[in-house]
Amino acid sequence: MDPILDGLNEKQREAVLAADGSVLVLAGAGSGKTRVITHRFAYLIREKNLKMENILAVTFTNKAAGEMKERIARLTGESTSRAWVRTFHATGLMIIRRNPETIGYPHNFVIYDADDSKDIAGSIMHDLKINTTVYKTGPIMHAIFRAKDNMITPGEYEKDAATEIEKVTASVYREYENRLRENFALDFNDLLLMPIRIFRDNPRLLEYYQDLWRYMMIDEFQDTNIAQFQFMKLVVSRDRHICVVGDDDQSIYGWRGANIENIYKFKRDYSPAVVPLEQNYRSTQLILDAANNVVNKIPGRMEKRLWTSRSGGEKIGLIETMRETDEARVIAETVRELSAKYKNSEIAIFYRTNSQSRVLEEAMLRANIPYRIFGGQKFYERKEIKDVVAYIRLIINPFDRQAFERIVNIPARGVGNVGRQKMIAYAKESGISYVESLMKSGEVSGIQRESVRKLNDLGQVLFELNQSLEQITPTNFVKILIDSIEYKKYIREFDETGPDRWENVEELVNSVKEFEESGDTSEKKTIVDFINSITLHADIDDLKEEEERETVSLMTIHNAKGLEFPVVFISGVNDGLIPHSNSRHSPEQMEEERRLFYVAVTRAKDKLYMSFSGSRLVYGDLIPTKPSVFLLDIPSELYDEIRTHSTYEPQRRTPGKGVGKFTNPPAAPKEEPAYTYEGKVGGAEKGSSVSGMDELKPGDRVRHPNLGAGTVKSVSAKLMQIEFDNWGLRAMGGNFLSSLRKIEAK
DNA sequence: CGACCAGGAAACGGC
DNA sequence: TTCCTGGTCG
Repeated sequence: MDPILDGLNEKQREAVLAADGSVLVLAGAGSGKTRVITHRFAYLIREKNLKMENILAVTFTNKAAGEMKERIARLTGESTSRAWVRTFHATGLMIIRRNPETIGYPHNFVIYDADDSKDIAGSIMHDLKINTTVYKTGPIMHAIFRAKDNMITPGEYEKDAATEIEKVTASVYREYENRLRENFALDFNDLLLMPIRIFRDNPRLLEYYQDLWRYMMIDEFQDTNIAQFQFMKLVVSRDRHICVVGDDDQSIYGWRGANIENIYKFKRDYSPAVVPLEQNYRSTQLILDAANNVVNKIPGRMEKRLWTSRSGGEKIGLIETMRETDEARVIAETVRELSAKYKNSEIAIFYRTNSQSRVLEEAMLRANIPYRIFGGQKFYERKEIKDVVAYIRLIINPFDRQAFERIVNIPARGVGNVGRQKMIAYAKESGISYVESLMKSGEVSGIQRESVRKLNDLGQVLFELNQSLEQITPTNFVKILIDSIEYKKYIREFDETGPDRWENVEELVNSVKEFEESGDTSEKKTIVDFINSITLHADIDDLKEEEERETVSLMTIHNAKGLEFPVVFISGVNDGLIPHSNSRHSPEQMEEERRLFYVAVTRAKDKLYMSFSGSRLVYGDLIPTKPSVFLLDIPSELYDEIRTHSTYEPQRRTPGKGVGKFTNPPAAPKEEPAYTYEGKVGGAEKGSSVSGMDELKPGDRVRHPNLGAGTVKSVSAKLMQIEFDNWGLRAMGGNFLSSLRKIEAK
């Protein structure tokens, strides 16, 4: 009896036994890759006589890391507290924290999240007098992040900048890097870039880590970026004991700088032993068939064919409605019906964009179904939380300009934009920290006497808290801070949301306490540790295996990566959402959309529902929409009876708001389907009418009054795909039939 | 300075 | 629909 090797299938065992050298595990969805990684980890410990810290295992989320550690502990019977099982970012942070002097940073550096970075960009653009109505901080930061993902320096970026926007971005990028350094701050990318620099500049340190990490494993390799590849390359350059696990079909983070090429490049450059895992332990065969049909349209992918011993399976439930509100309600009703068979926690509802969650949320509320939303407005992005966190940051690092700017007038101390800039200039000229500048605000011209008093007091408070950073427990630290700045009074009276906001602050204090008492309590934790932990925190990390409250999970498809649920609803399976309209003009992005849909489908274990709506509210306008083209790639026999719900009593609306109006009113249902098409191609309507889908087969020529002539490409029970001569491929539902005519072939 | 309002832009996904 | 910015006024 060998707990490490028994119970693995042949391929899984092969991956585990391939201990030395380079290994590429092509792990299809649900093929037990976590199992492979954890068992391989345990196997290496045992067979290679390694200690926990001798293997570096990189995961995609903190949640995955936690689960793996737990399973490794169970397998080996040893504590994993010293094991390096972490995300790339957390690994990088660890290296920097141990050696901050090598990059000229003090030990109390801070980490900025994407929001902070955007704030800095705004501040820089103000300083550089860049017109912020023409150039937006969002796209500029996006470009800078992509540059950093690809390890392009400001200098290189500037050199290649051709267009005006690129030149502007180059100047912001340069200043952005300066600003980070001035603030002793690092952004997410730096958590990878700095370790790379540290390793390159300090061969001894690299050697130290190569001695430490004799073996390396990387999960979700298809979603790594160039910097991460570089990091790996350095770490394994000596012994080349590297095992990467990935699935090119599940690469969905190209927009975040992930480079699907990495997995192909690894195969080329490292000549690894390739182990494909194709047996799926999650879904029914029917769900896999649907998934395979979606993804096998992508050219150049590594050919895989998922299979399972769970033959058959329930068909895919299709839900079609006229309105999003109906769609959400039918989903809620279906969830209710399912409660006889499934717990709420076994059910998930996915959507493409966060904005779709609101309607779903309202439907769940109305149906009295407990739910939990992941993502969206995140806890740590709330104003009240960011305020308190900014205070803590400024105390930790009194040179943090971003934090100072945020809190100097919260609560109001009579310092506006002008006074704020003066204080920053004063601090910079005198070479003192912002906390010191508070205490000397009397010397800054133009600050009101009353303000000076308040700022002096504030400086005193922050200074004293800084002195006691290491002494006070994190919980007491936060409590004292909130007390001394009278934040409760301020936030409760902020506006009508004040009381809720105060509750969030209390929640923050609770999570500090939880942090303090979690994990290894023998190690003394400080508030600095807490701040670092929340910066790398992902919403999905909070999803517990046994959520005490029995809640349905609502999340984006991106958030669903790596998860599984017995019942999955994919909502908003509409053209423009999935595939998203912003991807329409890029073949690469369209492929990523397809993979995203594939990821959604493969999350389901037993039962899958897909829903789409004939119209959607976009910025308050009711817009007619078509079903997603992806639906047509799934053979019709895999779909269950379609559930159409189009006539419902009008929703009660808040007075004065009115009911949404079609901006392009659809014609009467008889002539026009719920899905209307732009375009006006005339043409006589000759030919024979079509009354049922079964009258059409691929190759048939048809004519539509608006779209003209076209060729039928595929027909399923509910949907058909027609290639129009002038308008290209279109997907349409059954209610199109009445307007179609069968015509003679050309 | 800061409260308030109007007008315009916007939200694809997130460590 | 919601969010943000820029302008005005007390």
